[in-house]
Amino acid sequence: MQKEIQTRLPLTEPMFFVLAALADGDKHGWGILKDVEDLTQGRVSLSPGTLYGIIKRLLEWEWIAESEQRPPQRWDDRRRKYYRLTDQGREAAQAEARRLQGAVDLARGKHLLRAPKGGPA
Amino acid sequence: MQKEIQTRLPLTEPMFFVLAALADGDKHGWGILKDVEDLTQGRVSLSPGTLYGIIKRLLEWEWIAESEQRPPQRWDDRRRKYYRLTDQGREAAQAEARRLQGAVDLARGKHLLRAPKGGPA
DNA sequence: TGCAGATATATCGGGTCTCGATGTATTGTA
DNA sequence: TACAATACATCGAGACCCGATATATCTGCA
Repeated sequence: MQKEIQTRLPLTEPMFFVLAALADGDKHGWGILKDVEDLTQGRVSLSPGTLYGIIKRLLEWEWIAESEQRPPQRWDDRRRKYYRLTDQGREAAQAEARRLQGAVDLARGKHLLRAPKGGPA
Repeated sequence: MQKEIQTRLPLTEPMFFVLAALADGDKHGWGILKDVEDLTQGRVSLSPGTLYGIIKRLLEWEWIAESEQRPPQRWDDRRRKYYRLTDQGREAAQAEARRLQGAVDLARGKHLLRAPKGGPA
């Protein structure tokens, strides 16, 4: 199920946010959902169908993998499944981020967006 | 067919590029296609099915309108249909650009992207 | 003039993805 | 023990991209 990352781009918004949520640490499905909501101040709210569909696909693509690490029993919940970003997955997220940056630059060139805080070079 | 812009976001990549292509002047369908290719150094190449599907939808949403202005007869081609961005359409493109900017900022926070040229404030 | 290839618009069907609805099991709490 | 929240999972409807295909018009060239 491995394929060139480029052939999977552009990613959909939910897909990108799931990868971004996993970029700073392993999380379980429901935790990803909450993280994306927090990250976007509630603007992006994944429905369960979207979330678990994405997880399934990301596992097939080997962009994420099930994590064997679990929190101490006291705080664990056996229903949970934890996931971690693979190297492939991180590369994909970075590639998508660069693509998004390109689109933003283009928007600036077309005066659809104000100049960045730093000001013109 | 009018709806809140927010309910149409996020836009797909082809849709966004079509709006961006029209942001600096009226163009006809085929011209939009070529412009998007140039704009993206050939990375994004719309298929006809995508292009005309998008134009149809954008007309329904009133984000673009058929332009009555045509080039002088000498350079005209009666097959062509010219389009212009409506105020609604420009607002939508700007809103999408801001959304993209937000995703880029998020990616930076997760260290998926290097800091901008201007450097940290 | 006649022909070939490029330009230009349009539609169709297959495949992918989001999303809400629905279902089920487990955990925490009153 | 009830009840709500948490957590995972699947299904079908609808939206959209894309390649294939069709048709018409324009341009360059022999």
